[in-house]
Amino acid sequence: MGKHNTRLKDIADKLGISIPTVSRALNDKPDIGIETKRKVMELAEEMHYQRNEFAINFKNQQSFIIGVIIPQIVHHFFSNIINGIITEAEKFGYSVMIFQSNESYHSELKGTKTFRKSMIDGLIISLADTTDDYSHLSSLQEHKIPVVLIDKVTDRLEASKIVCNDYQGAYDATSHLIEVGKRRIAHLTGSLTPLTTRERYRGYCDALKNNDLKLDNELIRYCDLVSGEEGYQEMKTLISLSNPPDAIFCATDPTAIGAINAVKDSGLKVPEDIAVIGFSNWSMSSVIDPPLSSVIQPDVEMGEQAVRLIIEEIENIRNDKPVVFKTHVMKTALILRQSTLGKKEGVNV
Amino acid sequence: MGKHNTRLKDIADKLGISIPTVSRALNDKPDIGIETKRKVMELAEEMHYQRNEFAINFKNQQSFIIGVIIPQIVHHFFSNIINGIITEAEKFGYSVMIFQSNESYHSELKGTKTFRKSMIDGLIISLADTTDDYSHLSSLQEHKIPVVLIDKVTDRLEASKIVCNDYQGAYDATSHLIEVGKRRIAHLTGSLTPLTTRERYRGYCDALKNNDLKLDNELIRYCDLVSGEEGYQEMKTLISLSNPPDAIFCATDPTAIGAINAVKDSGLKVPEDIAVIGFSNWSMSSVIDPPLSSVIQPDVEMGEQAVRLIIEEIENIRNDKPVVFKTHVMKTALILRQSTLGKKEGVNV
DNA sequence: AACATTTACGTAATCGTTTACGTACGAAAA
DNA sequence: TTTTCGTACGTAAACGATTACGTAAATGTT
Repeated sequence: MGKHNTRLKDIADKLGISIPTVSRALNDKPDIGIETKRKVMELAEEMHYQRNEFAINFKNQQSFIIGVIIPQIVHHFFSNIINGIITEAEKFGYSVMIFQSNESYHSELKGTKTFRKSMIDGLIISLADTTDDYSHLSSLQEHKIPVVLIDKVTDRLEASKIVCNDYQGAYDATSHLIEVGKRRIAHLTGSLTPLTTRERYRGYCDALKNNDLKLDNELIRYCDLVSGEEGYQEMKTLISLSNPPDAIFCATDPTAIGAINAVKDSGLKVPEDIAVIGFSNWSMSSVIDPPLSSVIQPDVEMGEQAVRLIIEEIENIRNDKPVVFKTHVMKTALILRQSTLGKKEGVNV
Repeated sequence: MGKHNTRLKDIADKLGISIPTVSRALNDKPDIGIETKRKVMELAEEMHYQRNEFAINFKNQQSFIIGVIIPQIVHHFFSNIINGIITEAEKFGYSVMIFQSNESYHSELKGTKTFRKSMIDGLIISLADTTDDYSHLSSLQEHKIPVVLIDKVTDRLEASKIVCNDYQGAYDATSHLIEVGKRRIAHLTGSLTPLTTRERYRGYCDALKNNDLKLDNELIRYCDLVSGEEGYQEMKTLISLSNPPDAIFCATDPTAIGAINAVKDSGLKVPEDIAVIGFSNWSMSSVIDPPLSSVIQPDVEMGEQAVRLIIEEIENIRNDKPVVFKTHVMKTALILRQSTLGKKEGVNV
């Protein structure tokens, strides 16, 4: 094992030619004799030559790295997004660097700094709930590092965005509950700071309105949307009302599962007494009893699309072309199971 | 917005001093006048100077990037490992790059190539099930890029390793079934190529032996360990035996959930007729009916430990210190729920 | 006053590769 | 034969920062 990795110089010296000739031979550039190319290639192989990408990245000022900041990698939705990002990025020769914000603005800020050190070519970010200053992102943009927002976006930053149609998904979910005959439909929502939550809330309201159902504030409960515990508690509260709901649309699956357990524990039946539908189609939702109807988000596709957008921007910037910000709104779909349909009739729509 | 990012040269020119002086001032080196330092710092701030890490990485031939290859990011276990890796790496100023092998050796190979382009300082890898050639990893080691194996390891590569005690976990799970009074205990296993699967199988066998129970090959079923479907089918087969089991230890949670559904669909009760225990404590396992007993793996801690090991190796190599390979075996724990304990007695042990 | 030391900087080399430009040589064109 | 051109290479500069070494001026020492 040599003291150092093989360099162009080592090959050049051994063949008695110059370094640029070796470089051009290896990169199959014209202006190099066919015989020289052969000799260089062979010796390079023999000496296990590997391009020093540090030098190349340095010269090109390009890393082929895409940074990704998401709140929590362990969430089904986000790990699927990352799955899409990694898969698509690889097709274009980009690597993906991951950072978790844990829903903390402070941590998010730290992530952008770390990424700057790693000289990422672009950033795909799903904002932390607590973030309401975007200067760390616009600063990246000023340094010609494009930023693409995904899922948790803001309209206070000019950038390309990938969202799914939370409004329509919520509207469809609520409409479905109405279609199966429910009339007193509750909603479990969360902090209305994130746009996604607001959109789901809006979809719920509009579905009621368009079906001539009155909005009853008593039926709208707030929680952190994170744990089943909260869903359980809030559902218990709803059940104890003098005029309890006959269905509930929960803004996340975990809370919906909590709600189902609350209904069952109260001696009531899902969906006969209270139908339940969630959002995001967590993997656990298909295995609980009864299986939970939910709204599918095209997570993998969102990740893929984000990569395409950011690479487009990276290359436009590099070629001094104008950058146009685009917003992709991706379709959701209902996945209907027994928690709204009843016995064994689950069908995807 | 200037044509290029501010360089040391820009600062030096503006102050009429040399580039190295600026460099030393910014890095707070001695030999620089206090007044000069102040002026440099101020101007750097004013001109929004940012160190060009491409140049620095190039000079130091170091990226502060740890590459991670895992089979599937969407698996609960692996996304938790990554969680631990990212969190711990950040403490040491390292970034983390992720690649998925999708359990394919070919893809794994591609990942190591991509990572080499990105000049990772070290690699943490959980081997694909199909991998049985390790030259892509030893090649990295020869190029002084340390490799740490995690969870899916091999004894055919000399490297540091992080595993959890699959044998003991399986032994404990099986022993628990015996303790709650079961005697005819089935096992659902998978391909015995991965060491983890083999260890779980061995733990199962030894627990039976040490409790004077006979191993019955009829009760040992093989499947891919991936989907609930397989668990369901195999359980159905077991139930149809002339002498069916009264408990089953499944090598993964998804198959255990399939098994539970098979038991319930056969009109039998869990755990009264057939108790079920899984492995890995998937998030869905706590929400199914009845909640599934399982074996907890210290996923996050495994990731953290892997990072500590690899950074130690990276720094030893950099300082020409001898590298010592270590293997950490981490403890598993039983989490007991109603699928083995019965009504609402679930307790962590 | 002569010398030694310290302070505060500058010069030059370096990391490995790429690329603009220059040039020697042989072949083809005049 | 002279000119022109293409081929196949070499030279030098560049990317941005760091660092070993050199040195002038200021200060201290005897």
